[in-house]
Amino acid sequence: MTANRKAAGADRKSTQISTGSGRAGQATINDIARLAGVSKKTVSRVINRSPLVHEDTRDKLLTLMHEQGYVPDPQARGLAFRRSFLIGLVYDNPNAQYIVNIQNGALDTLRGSGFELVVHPCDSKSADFVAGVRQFVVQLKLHGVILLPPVSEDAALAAALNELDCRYVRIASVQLDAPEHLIVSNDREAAAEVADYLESLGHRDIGLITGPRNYRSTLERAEGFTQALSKRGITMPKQRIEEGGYTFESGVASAERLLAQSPRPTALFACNDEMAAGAYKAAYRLGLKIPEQLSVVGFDDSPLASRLWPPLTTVRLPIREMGRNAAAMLMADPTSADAYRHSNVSPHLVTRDSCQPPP
Amino acid sequence: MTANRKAAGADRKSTQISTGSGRAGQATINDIARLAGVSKKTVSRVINRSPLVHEDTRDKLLTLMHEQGYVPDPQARGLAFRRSFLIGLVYDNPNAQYIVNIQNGALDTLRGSGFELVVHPCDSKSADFVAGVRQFVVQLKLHGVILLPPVSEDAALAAALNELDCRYVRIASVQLDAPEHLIVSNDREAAAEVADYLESLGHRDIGLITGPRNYRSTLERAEGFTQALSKRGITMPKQRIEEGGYTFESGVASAERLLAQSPRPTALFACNDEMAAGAYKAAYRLGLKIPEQLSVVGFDDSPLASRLWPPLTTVRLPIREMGRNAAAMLMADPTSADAYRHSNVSPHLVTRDSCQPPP
DNA sequence: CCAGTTCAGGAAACCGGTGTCATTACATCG
DNA sequence: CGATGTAATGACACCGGTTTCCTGAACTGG
Repeated sequence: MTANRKAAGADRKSTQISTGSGRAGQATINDIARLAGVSKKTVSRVINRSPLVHEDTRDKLLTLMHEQGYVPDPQARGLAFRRSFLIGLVYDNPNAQYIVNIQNGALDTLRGSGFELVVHPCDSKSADFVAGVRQFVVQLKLHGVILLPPVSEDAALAAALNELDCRYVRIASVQLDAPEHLIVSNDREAAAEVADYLESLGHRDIGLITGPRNYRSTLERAEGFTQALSKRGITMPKQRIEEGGYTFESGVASAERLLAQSPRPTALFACNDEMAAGAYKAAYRLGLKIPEQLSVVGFDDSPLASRLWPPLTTVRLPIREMGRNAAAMLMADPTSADAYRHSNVSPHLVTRDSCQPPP
Repeated sequence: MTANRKAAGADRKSTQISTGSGRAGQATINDIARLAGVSKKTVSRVINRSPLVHEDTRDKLLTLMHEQGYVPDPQARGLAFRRSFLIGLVYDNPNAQYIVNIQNGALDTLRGSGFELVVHPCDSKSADFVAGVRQFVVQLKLHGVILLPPVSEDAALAAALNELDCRYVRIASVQLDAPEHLIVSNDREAAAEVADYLESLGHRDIGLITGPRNYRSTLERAEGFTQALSKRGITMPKQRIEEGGYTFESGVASAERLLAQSPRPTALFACNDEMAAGAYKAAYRLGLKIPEQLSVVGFDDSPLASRLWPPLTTVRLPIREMGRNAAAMLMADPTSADAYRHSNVSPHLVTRDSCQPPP
């Protein structure tokens, strides 16, 4: 079937292995070794940066490898190493922007390193979800995995990965693992910033729309917010807090319940932008003008935030940077301390036009 | 360094290879062969569904493999086959929703097949972009790649992939390759549907905001729209057409120019939802009410469409299905006719609240 | 001057699968 | 009945790297 393509002249040293024009004939370690007149082991040493190679030999080989466009085959290398050069990205997340930002960020770091990113969506509510990820890791002999919320918050999964001796980085809003396994965005602090901002505008009666309980971020955001308020002498009565689901529709429903109360809160803090957009809809329906009659703040700075009218004041998470850092942590020498130097990032408030002093 | 883990009793058949509890000791083809008392070649035949194995032998081996939780190592297999079990997803696209939908769709198909999806963002405007993708394909010995617009429309890239003998599927809005390489969404027809809809509401004077020239989709959408209108006796004057850039900001700018004209168009068709959102903003600024004073239609049915107020009438592309089909086409036997049975999908109009008869 | 070290490098086995070709046992045929 | 064919299987090399272990040569130091 496939054409005979045994490397032609074993006796006559040819200048170039492949025709260069494209066809499969990639040079192998054997070609390089033969061309250089050394054993393949020496080439292997150069590839793996072994110090036990004479400088001249190394230079000669590096030049030759470059000339021939030789790159070691990751599959062969992986087979011998009993691992692969793949990193998994495990997610179960409705937020496309988040996922793509993380993966682009991770690839910022990975580009040129010989490592690649394999994506693995999953359903963290299904019973065999841990088994599925485990299989993924074992089968592909992954170098490591990056976990996005909410799977990043799953203790059983982390335990399984530890047992498998698999490197992993959890992206989360709260400290729930050793720092070398963690990228934390300080959601609590950012939510406090929101509280301070609204209070400084003069709002004393604020409605809060939280996220679903299976996200740790929602607790961080909600607590950070209420605690900052109480520090400033404002307590949130129970009926001013609605549990949403991080979805647009839940935002509409929660906001409608909050805005139906009398007196009405003068401002709303939704724990993500989707729900803030829902609050916009509820306000429109009631004929309330934002920001004149109602101030709204979101969280995430999704593209949506600037598309809404009026543009939404929200909290920006440096997501792409988190992706970059996650990959960097997986690539770093785990014994070195700077493996987790970048594990902490800080979100900040982006002020747009959705807030004003209360009427 | 690593513990001695040579399979212990070669004479005494043990019931289980690994301790099962998790550690690396995955069974190999040799373990299976020894346990079954056959040669590894026979096991290999079973793995590859060779018909040259006795039914009894096959059953015995399949049972054993299942008992041992044995799954062939893709790296070893790939090495021997001179290829891999990876599929690349190449994109250069600002639309996160699109990317994630495609990748989730592709993985719907791939799940359980032993194939995995490797993502590869790139910059289609950079000079060495084709070289980059080429390297990606060659190095990973990809089974195939899925190309998203606008890279799917790059002729040089397709040529390179053909030369490399690499399977690929282009996701595009127009017929620009053999059907086994193509998923086409019939954007032209959908745009015509928009035109018919607006005309039927009574609009005779419509503004059009197109996308950037380096996307084929924009041509399809714009032409489909204007041609359908002219079929109904409406011609679009030049000044009613604005070239946007598929971005929110460009939508704002284009819509502002269109709405500054007098008489003002009674409706706007933006070639994607981002720009339609921009049109909303322009209308708000001018104090125009949607849909009472201005009707707006978008394209894509991005999450944004239903978050806007009023909810945006737009065109839904079955993106996840396209992802599923793309993967299916890469997996199908290329000689079989149904390799491209699913290559054609149809978008359809989603009517919401952003359109009304003109005032 | 010679044993002991260190430095460079090589031979062969190995990672876990596949290809090629040979072998065996039986059925079929002239 | 022997020649031939065919189904089922195995032996062995090979894919492109790595590991383990070994060999020489060039330095030490006594």
